[in-house]
Amino acid sequence: MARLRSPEKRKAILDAAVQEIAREGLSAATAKIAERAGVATGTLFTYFASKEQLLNELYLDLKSESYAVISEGFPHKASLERRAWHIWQSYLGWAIQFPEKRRVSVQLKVSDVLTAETQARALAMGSALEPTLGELEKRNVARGLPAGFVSATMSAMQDAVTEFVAKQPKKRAELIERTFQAAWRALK
Amino acid sequence: MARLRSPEKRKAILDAAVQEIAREGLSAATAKIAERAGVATGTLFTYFASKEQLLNELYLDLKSESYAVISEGFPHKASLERRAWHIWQSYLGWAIQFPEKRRVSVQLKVSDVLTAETQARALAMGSALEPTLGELEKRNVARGLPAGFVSATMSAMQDAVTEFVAKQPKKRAELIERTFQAAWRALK
Amino acid sequence: MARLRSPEKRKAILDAAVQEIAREGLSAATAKIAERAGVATGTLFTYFASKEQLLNELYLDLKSESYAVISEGFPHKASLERRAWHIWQSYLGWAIQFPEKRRVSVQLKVSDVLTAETQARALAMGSALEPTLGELEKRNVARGLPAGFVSATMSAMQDAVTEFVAKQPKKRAELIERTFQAAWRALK
Amino acid sequence: MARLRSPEKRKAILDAAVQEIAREGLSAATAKIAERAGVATGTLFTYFASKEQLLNELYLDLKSESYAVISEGFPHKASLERRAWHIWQSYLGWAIQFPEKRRVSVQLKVSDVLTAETQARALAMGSALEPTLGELEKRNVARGLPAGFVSATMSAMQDAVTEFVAKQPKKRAELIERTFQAAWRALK
DNA sequence: GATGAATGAGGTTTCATTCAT
DNA sequence: TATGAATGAAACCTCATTCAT
Repeated sequence: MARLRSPEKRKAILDAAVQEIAREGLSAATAKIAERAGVATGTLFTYFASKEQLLNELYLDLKSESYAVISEGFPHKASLERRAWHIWQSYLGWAIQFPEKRRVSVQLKVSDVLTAETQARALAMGSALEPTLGELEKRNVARGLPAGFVSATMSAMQDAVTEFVAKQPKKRAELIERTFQAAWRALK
Repeated sequence: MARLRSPEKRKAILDAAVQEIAREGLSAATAKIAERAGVATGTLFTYFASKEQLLNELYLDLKSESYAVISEGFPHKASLERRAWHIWQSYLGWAIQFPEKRRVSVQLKVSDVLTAETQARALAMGSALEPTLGELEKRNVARGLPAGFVSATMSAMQDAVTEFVAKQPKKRAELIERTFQAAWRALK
Repeated sequence: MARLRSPEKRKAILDAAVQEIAREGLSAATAKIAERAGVATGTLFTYFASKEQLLNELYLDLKSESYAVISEGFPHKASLERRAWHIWQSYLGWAIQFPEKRRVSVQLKVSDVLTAETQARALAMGSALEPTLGELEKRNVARGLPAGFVSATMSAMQDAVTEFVAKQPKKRAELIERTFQAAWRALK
Repeated sequence: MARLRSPEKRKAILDAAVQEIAREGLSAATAKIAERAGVATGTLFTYFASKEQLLNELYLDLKSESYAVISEGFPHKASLERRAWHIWQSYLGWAIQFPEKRRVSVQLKVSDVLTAETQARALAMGSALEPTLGELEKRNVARGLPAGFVSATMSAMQDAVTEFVAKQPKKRAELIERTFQAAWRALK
């Protein structure tokens, strides 16, 4: 597998995978993904050695994308609460804008196709947020909560929020704010 | 009279399904499930019309089991906090004792095999907890949080907790308690 | 398999087989036939040793029934044409009244489930018509047509007629008569 | 470019289907058909979306083939009797030369796998014979016989003839001729 | 005799992956 | 590199038949 000619094709395949998996679940057929991406079945395997690999790379891509959104305009010097709020609100913005992406991301996380390496790399991607999360963690560790619990809880609550915003899109802004307050009460 | 359909066999199939799905994901083969349950491939289909139905009934069974655990010894007349604590601690007890069951339950919930009816019935099962959750909801609705958000959040946080307890079983009791305090801060 | 208690049950199974095969083809499931007959799956096999046997007996029953209809009121002493006409008209009456029976009979004949013995016995049943058909055959054999061709042709033409009457039930009487005239021209 | 779907392989599958169905009936296994055709089980499904479709296309192919035989050297300008004779004799030639093909064709026709569209298309294929059959029909319609009865009768009689020629191959030529005379008497 | 759950071989179809073109 | 036909293991499910009750 030499350097790939066309990053566009790779992107097209990953995008198609999201759509197809959102529709059909993780058992979506590679042939259908390829078709939706506008490439031949065989071509998919020149970009990804196997379906498993495709799924792993897809997960990293989705994580990377959501982290990129959070990183954009991140107020590194603001107060802890302001920074936490930024994370909360920008992640939810992404999750609400691309419901299929979030849904597929969750499905992949819960499934058993993600290798240990993939999980480690996904974790590492969050390093930009580390100072913020680190500070929060520290306070909570002091309270007897385990390291990592903050992210896990935020993430879990965000999933819940996303579900609700999908049902009441008009209350979007309000929901994001009120739920942040709840999360903040829990973790600050 | 011929042999009667035995509840034991049904149970054996559901148990086998949990194990097999925990190991292989939702694409676990019906033949393997049957084998593990000690019945013939065809027998599985006299108890469940299709794999999809097996999965739906499995989900309801798991939900039913976890609700039964919560209901046991529920302190109907205690304070709201005491009641919330009972739910928190008894559910986590179940989730930690049967990690595969919880894992499979989550996988099913996130997947797309659950019919609308199954989801509705699962929801209805929680009615015993209603007074407690209802009280909590009311307070939170007043704050602009949507109805159902309490359960969703608790459930999401519990998933996070379970993950951590699995990694540090010795801190089990402490983790359950501290995380409850966090959840309580968020939702009371 | 001792003497069977209930000829009614046997009849019910055969009737159910006709309906089910008319609907589903020869691959109709024995379980469905039993269900439609109002007996248990196992019971079917106390009346017929195997599905193949059920099918063979069904064929003989259908033949027997249609021959019985023809034999009723057969004008043994009438002219050859009158006798041929009786056969033509009474058989078509049955075929039109019970389209499923005729259809299933045809399907069985064309299939490969009928044993040599069954075919021989079906042929033997027609013995009552022998004098009439024999006379017709004789004339035709003299013309270089093979023995048996008369029955085969009549039967083939009757199948065609039945099809057409089904589509134009109002012209029933006229069609039966005109087609007899055509058949008679061919074979007299 | 990848390999192109080869008409030879399609043909091989259809041929194999004829042999296998002649032997086993319509329940012949697709796997066996594929094996006999010298392709993998899966390959069959790249040429035919389902067994049902295979069966429908097979029927059309068989009809097409027999019509092609009839069309070859058709004496468009000869007398009605000469043209009818051509149809009679060339069809029977084909049916006798390929008994399995005829047998399978009949089984398909009687079965319930043929879609309405397939039946319509099969009918449309006979359009080349229309002038001839049309003339015959006209005469018979005048006599009160329904349109389409001529073809149906000829077809039904031909099936009977084929059966007899199979048993007495030596009398082939004579049987074909004598039976034509009988048919002609009936329909002219 | 009647019942219907149990059996497991066998059916059709899907699908990740390969490879000739 | 791109293509998509070819592959065949493996999936889900059916069903004739058996047999405990």
